[in-house]
Amino acid sequence: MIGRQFFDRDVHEVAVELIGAAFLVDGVGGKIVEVEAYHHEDPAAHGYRGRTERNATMFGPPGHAYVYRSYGIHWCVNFVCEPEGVADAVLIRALEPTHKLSLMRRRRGVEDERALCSGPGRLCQALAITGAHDGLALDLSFFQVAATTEKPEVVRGPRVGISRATDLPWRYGLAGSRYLSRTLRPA
DNA sequence: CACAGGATATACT
DNA sequence: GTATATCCTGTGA
Repeated sequence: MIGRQFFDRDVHEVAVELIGAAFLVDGVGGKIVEVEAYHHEDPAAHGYRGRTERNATMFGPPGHAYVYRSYGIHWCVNFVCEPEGVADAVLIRALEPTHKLSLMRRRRGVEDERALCSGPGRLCQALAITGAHDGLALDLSFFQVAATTEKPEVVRGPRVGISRATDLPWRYGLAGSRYLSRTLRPA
């Protein structure tokens, strides 16, 4: 179990170390295989133009979950990082399912293991993450984030689904994983 | 395999 | 009104 101090660092450092870490909500989840870093000076980041009602959590203390609605349909979850007050966060994009697969299949309505958590909206549905979790601390017993002992090989490339700052290679993935939301080509 | 289109909350023009 | 840190389904190459 990693504590709050894990997130008291630069978003890119945290992003790399999250690859291979376990992420469970109420005992359901898996191994993190894909994330994206969002920095406050980055035009594609929600916090870039200042605080709003929706992104207020990003401006709060590190080690908390920022959950927002995407395209009016899906939920997406971020981990807020240091420094506090500037809105730096890591978007969790994909997991390799390891815990309670049957429950995730029921929630997602699909059988294919690779479709359970391969995408930010998908993994929130599989782990039952909603706006109710926005602002919650990641060291509560409800959320479980545990770092790996091994040192996984991390690939870095351009981010997905944005039109601004597309040249920044701030998407991080576990090399060779079958559970990425889409193939990750090194930038 | 590669698209196009729909669902629809929130923020910006 | 238009765009978006998405996903699913349908069509066609």
